Amino acid sequence: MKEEILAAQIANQLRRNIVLGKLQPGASIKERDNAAELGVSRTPLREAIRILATEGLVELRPARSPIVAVPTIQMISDDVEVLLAVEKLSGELACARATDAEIAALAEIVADMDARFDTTDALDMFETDMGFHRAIAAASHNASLAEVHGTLLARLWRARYLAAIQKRNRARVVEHHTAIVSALQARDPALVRDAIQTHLATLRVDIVNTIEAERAVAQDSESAKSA
Amino acid sequence: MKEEILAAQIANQLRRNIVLGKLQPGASIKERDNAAELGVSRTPLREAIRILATEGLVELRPARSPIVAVPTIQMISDDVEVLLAVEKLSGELACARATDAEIAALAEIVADMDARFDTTDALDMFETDMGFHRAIAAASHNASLAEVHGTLLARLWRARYLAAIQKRNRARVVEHHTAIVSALQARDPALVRDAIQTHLATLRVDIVNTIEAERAVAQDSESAKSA
DNA sequence: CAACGATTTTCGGTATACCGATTTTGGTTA
DNA sequence: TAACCAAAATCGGTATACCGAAAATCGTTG
Repeated sequence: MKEEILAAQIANQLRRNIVLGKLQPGASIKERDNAAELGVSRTPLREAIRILATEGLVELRPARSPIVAVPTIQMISDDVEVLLAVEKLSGELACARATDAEIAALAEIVADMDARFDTTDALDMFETDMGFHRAIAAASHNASLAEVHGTLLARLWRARYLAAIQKRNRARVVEHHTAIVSALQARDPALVRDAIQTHLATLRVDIVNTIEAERAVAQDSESAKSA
Repeated sequence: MKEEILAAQIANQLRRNIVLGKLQPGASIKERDNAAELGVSRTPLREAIRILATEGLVELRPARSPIVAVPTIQMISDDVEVLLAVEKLSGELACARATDAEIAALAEIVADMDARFDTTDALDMFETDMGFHRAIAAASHNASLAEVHGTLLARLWRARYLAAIQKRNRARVVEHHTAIVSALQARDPALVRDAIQTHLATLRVDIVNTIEAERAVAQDSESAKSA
Protein backbone atom coordinates (compact mmCIF):
# COMPACT_ATOMS: atom_id res chain seq x y z
CA MET A 1 0.00 0.00 0.00
CA LYS A 2 3.02 2.21 0.38
CA GLU A 3 3.91 1.72 -3.25
CA GLU A 4 1.84 4.68 -4.36
CA ILE A 5 2.97 8.25 -4.03
CA LEU A 6 1.36 10.21 -1.22
CA ALA A 7 -0.27 12.77 -3.50
CA ALA A 8 -1.99 9.97 -5.41
CA GLN A 9 -3.29 8.42 -2.20
CA ILE A 10 -4.63 11.79 -1.09
CA ALA A 11 -6.22 12.30 -4.48
CA ASN A 12 -7.93 8.92 -4.15
CA GLN A 13 -9.20 9.83 -0.71
CA LEU A 14 -10.52 13.21 -1.83
CA ARG A 15 -12.02 11.69 -4.94
CA ARG A 16 -13.98 9.23 -2.85
CA ASN A 17 -15.18 12.03 -0.63
CA ILE A 18 -16.29 14.11 -3.59
CA VAL A 19 -17.96 11.29 -5.47
CA LEU A 20 -19.81 10.09 -2.39
CA GLY A 21 -20.91 13.62 -1.60
CA LYS A 22 -18.97 13.95 1.64
CA LEU A 23 -17.45 17.01 0.04
CA GLN A 24 -20.36 18.89 -1.44
CA PRO A 25 -20.10 20.64 -4.80
CA GLY A 26 -19.06 24.21 -4.23
CA ALA A 27 -17.29 23.46 -0.96
CA SER A 28 -13.89 25.09 -0.73
CA ILE A 29 -10.83 22.92 -0.21
CA LYS A 30 -8.39 24.87 1.91
CA GLU A 31 -4.88 23.54 1.61
CA ARG A 32 -3.92 23.95 5.26
CA ASP A 33 -7.13 22.62 6.77
CA ASN A 34 -7.34 19.53 4.62
CA ALA A 35 -3.65 18.83 4.96
CA ALA A 36 -3.89 18.97 8.74
CA GLU A 37 -7.02 16.83 8.66
CA LEU A 38 -5.29 14.12 6.70
CA GLY A 39 -2.07 14.45 8.68
CA VAL A 40 0.09 15.43 5.72
CA SER A 41 1.78 18.62 4.61
CA ARG A 42 0.45 21.07 2.09
CA THR A 43 2.79 19.99 -0.70
CA PRO A 44 1.33 16.59 -1.55
CA LEU A 45 -2.19 17.79 -0.81
CA ARG A 46 -1.72 20.62 -3.26
CA GLU A 47 -0.49 18.13 -5.83
CA ALA A 48 -3.54 15.96 -5.21
CA ILE A 49 -5.80 18.93 -5.83
CA ARG A 50 -4.10 19.53 -9.17
CA ILE A 51 -4.70 15.90 -10.10
CA LEU A 52 -8.38 16.23 -9.32
CA ALA A 53 -8.50 19.50 -11.23
CA THR A 54 -7.32 17.80 -14.41
CA GLU A 55 -10.04 15.23 -13.85
CA GLY A 56 -12.55 18.03 -13.66
CA LEU A 57 -13.62 17.19 -10.12
CA VAL A 58 -12.10 20.33 -8.64
CA GLU A 59 -12.12 23.84 -9.95
CA LEU A 60 -9.01 26.01 -9.54
CA ARG A 61 -9.55 29.72 -9.08
CA PRO A 62 -6.67 32.20 -9.29
CA ALA A 63 -5.55 33.26 -5.82
CA ARG A 64 -8.60 31.65 -4.24
CA SER A 65 -9.39 28.38 -2.55
CA PRO A 66 -10.07 25.56 -4.98
CA ILE A 67 -13.66 24.37 -4.78
CA VAL A 68 -15.36 21.08 -5.50
CA ALA A 69 -16.57 21.46 -9.06
CA VAL A 70 -20.18 22.37 -9.64
CA PRO A 71 -20.69 21.07 -13.15
CA THR A 72 -23.46 22.69 -15.12
CA ILE A 73 -26.00 20.53 -16.87
CA GLN A 74 -24.40 21.69 -20.08
CA MET A 75 -20.97 20.41 -19.03
CA ILE A 76 -22.32 17.06 -17.91
CA SER A 77 -24.20 16.70 -21.15
CA ASP A 78 -21.04 17.59 -23.06
CA ASP A 79 -19.08 14.98 -21.14
CA VAL A 80 -21.62 12.29 -21.92
CA GLU A 81 -21.54 13.28 -25.56
CA VAL A 82 -17.79 12.75 -25.66
CA LEU A 83 -18.01 9.58 -23.59
CA LEU A 84 -20.49 8.23 -26.08
CA ALA A 85 -18.12 8.74 -28.98
CA VAL A 86 -15.18 7.36 -27.02
CA GLU A 87 -17.00 4.26 -25.93
CA LYS A 88 -18.42 3.61 -29.39
CA LEU A 89 -14.91 3.73 -30.78
CA SER A 90 -13.75 1.44 -27.97
CA GLY A 91 -16.42 -1.09 -28.83
CA GLU A 92 -15.66 -0.90 -32.49
CA LEU A 93 -11.95 -1.45 -31.96
CA ALA A 94 -12.63 -4.18 -29.44
CA CYS A 95 -14.46 -6.11 -32.13
CA ALA A 96 -11.23 -6.33 -34.06
CA ARG A 97 -8.70 -6.48 -31.25
CA ALA A 98 -10.19 -7.88 -28.07
CA THR A 99 -9.11 -11.34 -27.05
CA ASP A 100 -11.74 -14.00 -26.53
CA ALA A 101 -10.78 -13.97 -22.88
CA GLU A 102 -11.52 -10.27 -22.60
CA ILE A 103 -14.94 -10.68 -24.17
CA ALA A 104 -15.60 -13.66 -21.93
CA ALA A 105 -14.71 -11.53 -18.92
CA LEU A 106 -17.21 -8.92 -20.04
CA ALA A 107 -19.89 -11.58 -20.37
CA GLU A 108 -18.96 -12.74 -16.89
CA ILE A 109 -19.50 -9.26 -15.47
CA VAL A 110 -22.93 -9.04 -17.04
CA ALA A 111 -23.89 -12.49 -15.80
CA ASP A 112 -22.73 -11.47 -12.36
CA MET A 113 -24.80 -8.31 -12.39
CA ASP A 114 -27.81 -10.23 -13.59
CA ALA A 115 -27.44 -12.86 -10.88
CA ARG A 116 -27.12 -10.36 -8.07
CA PHE A 117 -29.81 -8.23 -9.63
CA ASP A 118 -31.89 -7.47 -6.56
CA THR A 119 -29.69 -8.74 -3.76
CA THR A 120 -26.74 -6.38 -4.04
CA ASP A 121 -26.66 -2.85 -2.74
CA ALA A 122 -26.51 0.09 -5.09
CA LEU A 123 -22.88 0.98 -4.53
CA ASP A 124 -21.62 -2.52 -5.33
CA MET A 125 -23.79 -2.70 -8.39
CA PHE A 126 -22.58 0.70 -9.49
CA GLU A 127 -18.92 -0.22 -9.16
CA THR A 128 -19.50 -3.38 -11.13
CA ASP A 129 -21.18 -1.28 -13.78
CA MET A 130 -18.23 1.08 -13.99
CA GLY A 131 -15.91 -1.90 -14.20
CA PHE A 132 -17.83 -3.14 -17.18
CA HIS A 133 -17.37 0.11 -19.07
CA ARG A 134 -13.73 0.29 -18.14
CA ALA A 135 -13.22 -3.22 -19.42
CA ILE A 136 -14.67 -2.24 -22.78
CA ALA A 137 -12.22 0.64 -23.02
CA ALA A 138 -9.36 -1.70 -22.11
CA ALA A 139 -10.48 -4.21 -24.71
CA SER A 140 -9.90 -1.61 -27.43
CA HIS A 141 -6.17 -2.13 -26.91
CA ASN A 142 -5.68 1.57 -27.40
CA ALA A 143 -4.00 3.08 -24.35
CA SER A 144 -4.76 6.64 -25.33
CA LEU A 145 -8.42 5.82 -25.74
CA ALA A 146 -8.57 4.03 -22.40
CA GLU A 147 -6.98 6.99 -20.69
CA VAL A 148 -9.41 9.53 -22.12
CA HIS A 149 -12.23 7.18 -21.24
CA GLY A 150 -11.00 6.95 -17.66
CA THR A 151 -10.88 10.72 -17.29
CA LEU A 152 -14.42 11.09 -18.54
CA LEU A 153 -15.62 8.35 -16.22
CA ALA A 154 -14.04 10.07 -13.24
CA ARG A 155 -15.63 13.36 -14.17
CA LEU A 156 -19.06 11.77 -14.50
CA TRP A 157 -18.64 9.41 -11.57
CA ARG A 158 -20.64 11.40 -9.06
CA ALA A 159 -23.46 12.18 -11.45
CA ARG A 160 -23.67 8.56 -12.56
CA TYR A 161 -23.56 7.43 -8.97
CA LEU A 162 -26.48 9.63 -8.05
CA ALA A 163 -28.40 8.36 -11.05
CA ALA A 164 -27.53 4.74 -10.36
CA ILE A 165 -28.50 4.54 -6.71
CA GLN A 166 -32.02 5.43 -7.65
CA LYS A 167 -31.87 2.08 -9.41
CA ARG A 168 -35.07 2.82 -11.20
CA ASN A 169 -34.04 0.91 -14.25
CA ARG A 170 -31.53 -1.69 -13.30
CA ALA A 171 -33.36 -4.04 -15.60
CA ARG A 172 -32.70 -1.82 -18.55
CA VAL A 173 -29.02 -1.52 -17.67
CA VAL A 174 -28.56 -5.28 -17.61
CA GLU A 175 -30.51 -5.57 -20.82
CA HIS A 176 -28.31 -3.00 -22.53
CA HIS A 177 -25.12 -4.58 -21.25
CA THR A 178 -26.28 -7.93 -22.54
CA ALA A 179 -26.86 -6.44 -25.96
CA ILE A 180 -23.39 -4.92 -25.97
CA VAL A 181 -21.74 -8.20 -25.03
CA SER A 182 -23.72 -10.09 -27.65
CA ALA A 183 -22.58 -7.67 -30.32
CA LEU A 184 -19.00 -8.00 -29.14
CA GLN A 185 -19.20 -11.78 -29.22
CA ALA A 186 -20.43 -11.50 -32.78
CA ARG A 187 -17.61 -9.01 -33.33
CA ASP A 188 -20.00 -6.83 -35.27
CA PRO A 189 -18.76 -3.22 -35.05
CA ALA A 190 -21.98 -1.57 -36.27
CA LEU A 191 -24.04 -3.57 -33.83
CA VAL A 192 -21.73 -2.68 -30.96
CA ARG A 193 -21.94 1.01 -31.78
CA ASP A 194 -25.71 0.84 -31.85
CA ALA A 195 -25.89 -1.01 -28.56
CA ILE A 196 -23.57 1.48 -26.86
CA GLN A 197 -25.42 4.40 -28.42
CA THR A 198 -28.68 3.09 -26.97
CA HIS A 199 -27.15 2.50 -23.57
CA LEU A 200 -25.50 5.86 -23.18
CA ALA A 201 -28.37 7.82 -24.65
CA THR A 202 -30.49 6.39 -21.86
CA LEU A 203 -27.76 7.20 -19.42
CA ARG A 204 -27.64 10.80 -20.51
CA VAL A 205 -31.33 11.25 -19.85
CA ASP A 206 -31.05 9.59 -16.45
CA ILE A 207 -28.09 11.69 -15.41
CA VAL A 208 -29.56 14.99 -16.54
CA ASN A 209 -32.82 14.24 -14.77
CA THR A 210 -31.03 13.29 -11.58
CA ILE A 211 -28.86 16.37 -11.57
CA GLU A 212 -31.75 18.66 -12.35
CA ALA A 213 -33.65 17.16 -9.44
CA GLU A 214 -30.65 17.65 -7.15
CA ARG A 215 -30.24 21.24 -8.25
CA ALA A 216 -33.91 21.89 -7.66
CA VAL A 217 -33.59 20.64 -4.10
CA ALA A 218 -30.50 22.75 -3.53
CA GLN A 219 -32.34 25.74 -4.89
CA ASP A 220 -35.21 25.14 -2.48
CA SER A 221 -33.09 24.92 0.62
CA GLU A 222 -31.27 28.03 -0.55
CA SER A 223 -34.42 30.11 -0.80
CA ALA A 224 -35.70 28.62 2.45
CA LYS A 225 -32.55 29.79 4.18
CA SER A 226 -32.96 33.36 2.97
CA ALA A 227 -36.57 33.45 4.13
CA MET B 1 2.13 38.41 -18.64
CA LYS B 2 2.20 38.11 -14.88
CA GLU B 3 -1.39 36.99 -14.87
CA GLU B 4 -0.47 33.36 -15.29
CA ILE B 5 0.76 31.19 -12.50
CA LEU B 6 4.50 30.50 -12.50
CA ALA B 7 4.12 26.76 -12.94
CA ALA B 8 2.03 27.31 -16.07
CA GLN B 9 4.66 29.65 -17.52
CA ILE B 10 7.36 27.10 -16.85
CA ALA B 11 5.23 24.40 -18.41
CA ASN B 12 4.84 26.54 -21.52
CA GLN B 13 8.58 27.09 -21.68
CA LEU B 14 9.38 23.41 -21.28
CA ARG B 15 6.67 22.45 -23.75
CA ARG B 16 8.23 24.67 -26.38
CA ASN B 17 11.62 23.18 -25.71
CA ILE B 18 10.28 19.66 -26.00
CA VAL B 19 8.20 20.26 -29.12
CA LEU B 20 11.05 22.05 -30.88
CA GLY B 21 13.45 19.29 -29.93
CA LYS B 22 15.65 21.42 -27.67
CA LEU B 23 14.89 18.80 -25.06
CA GLN B 24 15.39 15.49 -26.79
CA PRO B 25 13.11 12.53 -26.17
CA GLY B 26 14.56 10.43 -23.38
CA ALA B 27 16.42 13.34 -21.78
CA SER B 28 16.02 13.45 -18.02
CA ILE B 29 14.55 16.54 -16.41
CA LYS B 30 16.20 16.98 -13.04
CA GLU B 31 14.18 19.20 -10.75
CA ARG B 32 17.13 21.03 -9.21
CA ASP B 33 19.07 21.63 -12.40
CA ASN B 34 16.16 22.90 -14.44
CA ALA B 35 14.84 24.99 -11.57
CA ALA B 36 18.23 26.68 -11.19
CA GLU B 37 18.49 27.13 -14.93
CA LEU B 38 15.16 28.93 -15.10
CA GLY B 39 15.82 30.85 -11.91
CA VAL B 40 12.87 29.43 -9.99
CA SER B 41 12.50 27.02 -7.13
CA ARG B 42 11.73 23.35 -7.38
CA THR B 43 8.12 23.69 -6.31
CA PRO B 44 6.65 25.38 -9.39
CA LEU B 45 8.99 23.48 -11.67
CA ARG B 46 7.78 20.24 -10.21
CA GLU B 47 4.21 21.34 -10.78
CA ALA B 48 5.03 22.18 -14.38
CA ILE B 49 6.42 18.71 -14.91
CA ARG B 50 3.18 17.19 -13.63
CA ILE B 51 1.23 19.33 -16.10
CA LEU B 52 3.35 18.10 -18.96
CA ALA B 53 2.99 14.55 -17.70
CA THR B 54 -0.79 14.73 -17.97
CA GLU B 55 -0.30 15.97 -21.52
CA GLY B 56 1.84 12.95 -22.23
CA LEU B 57 4.93 14.98 -23.08
CA VAL B 58 6.82 13.86 -20.00
CA GLU B 59 7.03 10.45 -18.42
CA LEU B 60 7.06 10.13 -14.63
CA ARG B 61 9.06 7.26 -13.16
CA PRO B 62 8.74 6.30 -9.51
CA ALA B 63 11.68 7.64 -7.52
CA ARG B 64 13.55 8.55 -10.70
CA SER B 65 14.07 11.65 -12.79
CA PRO B 66 11.19 12.39 -15.12
CA ILE B 67 12.20 12.08 -18.75
CA VAL B 68 10.96 13.63 -21.96
CA ALA B 69 8.49 11.09 -23.29
CA VAL B 70 9.66 8.71 -25.98
CA PRO B 71 6.35 7.74 -27.52
CA THR B 72 6.28 4.43 -29.32
CA ILE B 73 4.89 4.23 -32.81
CA GLN B 74 2.02 2.33 -31.27
CA MET B 75 1.20 5.15 -28.87
CA ILE B 76 1.35 7.80 -31.57
CA SER B 77 -0.87 5.71 -33.76
CA ASP B 78 -3.29 5.26 -30.88
CA ASP B 79 -3.35 8.99 -30.29
CA VAL B 80 -4.13 9.71 -33.91
CA GLU B 81 -6.88 7.12 -33.82
CA VAL B 82 -8.53 8.91 -30.91
CA LEU B 83 -7.90 12.31 -32.43
CA LEU B 84 -9.65 11.14 -35.56
CA ALA B 85 -12.78 10.17 -33.64
CA VAL B 86 -12.69 13.37 -31.61
CA GLU B 87 -12.30 15.61 -34.59
CA LYS B 88 -14.98 13.81 -36.57
CA LEU B 89 -17.38 14.36 -33.71
CA SER B 90 -16.28 17.99 -33.52
CA GLY B 91 -17.02 18.48 -37.20
CA GLU B 92 -20.34 16.75 -36.94
CA LEU B 93 -21.42 18.87 -33.99
CA ALA B 94 -20.07 21.99 -35.63
CA CYS B 95 -22.46 21.41 -38.53
CA ALA B 96 -25.34 21.84 -36.13
CA ARG B 97 -23.93 24.35 -33.69
CA ALA B 98 -21.23 26.48 -35.25
CA THR B 99 -22.08 30.08 -35.96
CA ASP B 100 -21.72 31.38 -39.50
CA ALA B 101 -18.94 33.60 -38.21
CA GLU B 102 -17.00 30.60 -36.91
CA ILE B 103 -17.27 28.80 -40.22
CA ALA B 104 -16.26 31.97 -42.02
CA ALA B 105 -13.22 32.22 -39.78
CA LEU B 106 -12.27 28.67 -40.73
CA ALA B 107 -12.61 29.53 -44.40
CA GLU B 108 -10.43 32.54 -43.75
CA ILE B 109 -7.69 30.39 -42.26
CA VAL B 110 -7.69 28.10 -45.26
CA ALA B 111 -7.63 31.04 -47.67
CA ASP B 112 -4.73 32.45 -45.72
CA MET B 113 -2.80 29.18 -45.87
CA ASP B 114 -3.48 28.92 -49.57
CA ALA B 115 -2.30 32.49 -50.24
CA ARG B 116 0.93 32.10 -48.33
CA PHE B 117 1.38 28.66 -49.74
CA ASP B 118 5.04 28.84 -50.72
CA THR B 119 6.13 32.09 -49.11
CA THR B 120 5.72 31.24 -45.44
CA ASP B 121 8.17 29.22 -43.42
CA ALA B 122 7.26 25.81 -42.10
CA LEU B 123 6.77 26.79 -38.49
CA ASP B 124 4.29 29.57 -39.28
CA MET B 125 2.40 27.31 -41.62
CA PHE B 126 2.33 24.59 -39.01
CA GLU B 127 0.95 26.86 -36.33
CA THR B 128 -1.74 28.08 -38.68
CA ASP B 129 -2.58 24.45 -39.38
CA MET B 130 -2.91 23.68 -35.70
CA GLY B 131 -5.06 26.76 -35.27
CA PHE B 132 -7.40 25.43 -37.93
CA HIS B 133 -7.92 22.15 -36.12
CA ARG B 134 -8.36 23.89 -32.81
CA ALA B 135 -11.00 26.14 -34.35
CA ILE B 136 -12.96 23.10 -35.50
CA ALA B 137 -12.94 21.72 -31.99
CA ALA B 138 -14.06 25.08 -30.63
CA ALA B 139 -16.85 25.26 -33.20
CA SER B 140 -18.37 22.10 -31.73
CA HIS B 141 -19.46 24.20 -28.76
CA ASN B 142 -18.64 21.27 -26.52
CA ALA B 143 -16.08 22.32 -23.92
CA SER B 144 -15.26 18.77 -22.90
CA LEU B 145 -14.60 17.79 -26.46
CA ALA B 146 -12.40 20.81 -27.09
CA GLU B 147 -10.38 20.02 -23.99
CA VAL B 148 -9.76 16.40 -24.95
CA HIS B 149 -8.88 17.57 -28.43
CA GLY B 150 -6.38 20.05 -27.02
CA THR B 151 -4.66 17.38 -24.96
CA LEU B 152 -4.31 15.10 -27.96
CA LEU B 153 -2.94 17.94 -30.07
CA ALA B 154 -0.32 18.73 -27.45
CA ARG B 155 0.69 15.10 -27.26
CA LEU B 156 1.06 14.87 -31.03
CA TRP B 157 2.51 18.33 -31.46
CA ARG B 158 6.12 17.31 -31.85
CA ALA B 159 5.41 14.41 -34.17
CA ARG B 160 3.15 16.57 -36.33
CA TYR B 161 5.71 19.31 -36.33
CA LEU B 162 8.40 16.97 -37.60
CA ALA B 163 6.05 15.68 -40.25
CA ALA B 164 4.92 19.16 -41.27
CA ILE B 165 8.31 20.79 -41.74
CA GLN B 166 9.12 18.28 -44.40
CA LYS B 167 6.29 20.04 -46.24
CA ARG B 168 6.18 17.31 -48.78
CA ASN B 169 2.46 17.62 -49.27
CA ARG B 170 1.39 21.07 -48.32
CA ALA B 171 -0.83 21.02 -51.37
CA ARG B 172 -2.73 18.05 -50.09
CA VAL B 173 -3.19 19.66 -46.68
CA VAL B 174 -4.73 22.77 -48.19
CA GLU B 175 -6.87 20.61 -50.41
CA HIS B 176 -8.13 18.59 -47.45
CA HIS B 177 -8.79 21.68 -45.39
CA THR B 178 -10.76 23.17 -48.24
CA ALA B 179 -12.89 20.05 -48.42
CA ILE B 180 -13.57 20.21 -44.70
CA VAL B 181 -14.61 23.85 -44.85
CA SER B 182 -16.86 23.21 -47.82
CA ALA B 183 -18.59 20.42 -45.98
CA LEU B 184 -19.01 22.66 -42.94
CA GLN B 185 -20.45 25.44 -45.06
CA ALA B 186 -22.93 22.94 -46.44
CA ARG B 187 -23.48 21.85 -42.83
CA ASP B 188 -23.44 18.25 -44.01
CA PRO B 189 -22.29 16.04 -41.10
CA ALA B 190 -21.55 12.93 -43.15
CA LEU B 191 -19.49 14.93 -45.61
CA VAL B 192 -17.54 16.59 -42.83
CA ARG B 193 -16.76 13.25 -41.23
CA ASP B 194 -15.53 11.89 -44.53
CA ALA B 195 -13.35 14.92 -45.18
CA ILE B 196 -11.79 14.76 -41.74
CA GLN B 197 -11.33 11.00 -42.02
CA THR B 198 -9.44 11.50 -45.26
CA HIS B 199 -7.32 14.28 -43.84
CA LEU B 200 -6.29 12.53 -40.67
CA ALA B 201 -5.75 9.16 -42.30
CA THR B 202 -3.15 10.87 -44.45
CA LEU B 203 -1.75 12.55 -41.40
CA ARG B 204 -1.34 9.26 -39.62
CA VAL B 205 0.72 7.84 -42.45
CA ASP B 206 2.88 10.98 -42.60
CA ILE B 207 3.49 11.01 -38.89
CA VAL B 208 4.34 7.33 -38.62
CA ASN B 209 6.73 7.58 -41.54
CA THR B 210 8.45 10.61 -40.09
CA ILE B 211 8.86 9.07 -36.68
CA GLU B 212 10.11 5.81 -38.08
CA ALA B 213 12.70 7.74 -40.07
CA GLU B 214 13.74 9.66 -36.97
CA ARG B 215 14.04 6.48 -34.97
CA ALA B 216 16.14 4.89 -37.69
CA VAL B 217 18.56 7.82 -37.56
CA ALA B 218 18.73 7.65 -33.80
CA GLN B 219 19.40 3.94 -34.07
CA ASP B 220 22.25 4.57 -36.50
CA SER B 221 24.02 7.14 -34.37
CA GLU B 222 23.56 4.83 -31.41
CA SER B 223 25.31 1.92 -33.08
CA ALA B 224 27.97 4.26 -34.46
CA LYS B 225 28.73 5.45 -30.96
CA SER B 226 29.27 1.93 -29.68
CA ALA B 227 31.67 1.13 -32.55
C1' DC C 1 41.52 -7.39 -15.10
C1' DA C 2 36.86 -8.01 -14.07
C1' DA C 3 33.28 -8.55 -10.84
C1' DC C 4 31.61 -7.12 -6.60
C1' DG C 5 30.43 -4.33 -2.56
C1' DA C 6 30.55 -0.38 0.57
C1' DT C 7 30.60 4.64 0.61
C1' DT C 8 29.29 8.87 -1.16
C1' DT C 9 26.45 11.53 -4.12
C1' DT C 10 22.34 12.63 -6.35
C1' DC C 11 17.61 13.09 -6.67
C1' DG C 12 12.66 12.86 -5.90
C1' DG C 13 9.28 13.15 -2.13
C1' DT C 14 7.79 15.60 1.81
C1' DA C 15 7.71 19.11 5.33
C1' DT C 16 8.21 23.76 6.71
C1' DA C 17 8.90 28.76 6.26
C1' DC C 18 7.99 33.10 4.05
C1' DC C 19 5.48 36.47 1.17
C1' DG C 20 1.95 39.03 -1.01
C1' DA C 21 -2.78 39.27 -2.20
C1' DT C 22 -7.50 38.72 -0.66
C1' DT C 23 -10.95 38.34 2.58
C1' DT C 24 -12.82 39.05 6.89
C1' DT C 25 -13.41 41.78 11.09
C1' DG C 26 -14.42 45.15 14.21
C1' DG C 27 -14.67 49.65 15.19
C1' DT C 28 -15.89 54.28 13.62
C1' DT C 29 -18.71 57.63 11.60
C1' DA C 30 -22.58 59.77 9.16
C1' DT D 1 -28.56 51.38 12.00
C1' DA D 2 -26.02 51.08 7.97
C1' DA D 3 -22.11 52.17 5.18
C1' DC D 4 -17.31 52.33 5.23
C1' DC D 5 -12.50 51.80 6.14
C1' DA D 6 -8.40 50.06 8.31
C1' DA D 7 -6.16 46.38 11.01
C1' DA D 8 -5.75 41.54 11.35
C1' DA D 9 -6.40 36.85 9.99
C1' DT D 10 -6.49 33.74 6.03
C1' DC D 11 -4.88 31.45 2.16
C1' DG D 12 -2.57 30.33 -2.18
C1' DG D 13 2.00 30.76 -4.39
C1' DT D 14 6.82 30.26 -3.90
C1' DA D 15 11.20 29.24 -1.73
C1' DT D 16 13.96 26.47 1.19
C1' DA D 17 15.18 22.59 4.25
C1' DC D 18 15.25 17.79 5.30
C1' DC D 19 14.96 12.77 4.53
C1' DG D 20 15.26 8.25 2.59
C1' DA D 21 15.99 5.68 -1.46
C1' DA D 22 18.25 4.90 -5.69
C1' DA D 23 22.52 5.38 -8.36
C1' DA D 24 27.11 6.41 -9.33
C1' DT D 25 31.80 6.14 -7.73
C1' DC D 26 35.66 3.95 -6.26
C1' DG D 27 38.33 0.84 -3.73
C1' DT D 28 38.66 -4.10 -2.79
C1' DT D 29 39.00 -8.83 -3.85
C1' DG D 30 39.06 -13.21 -6.39
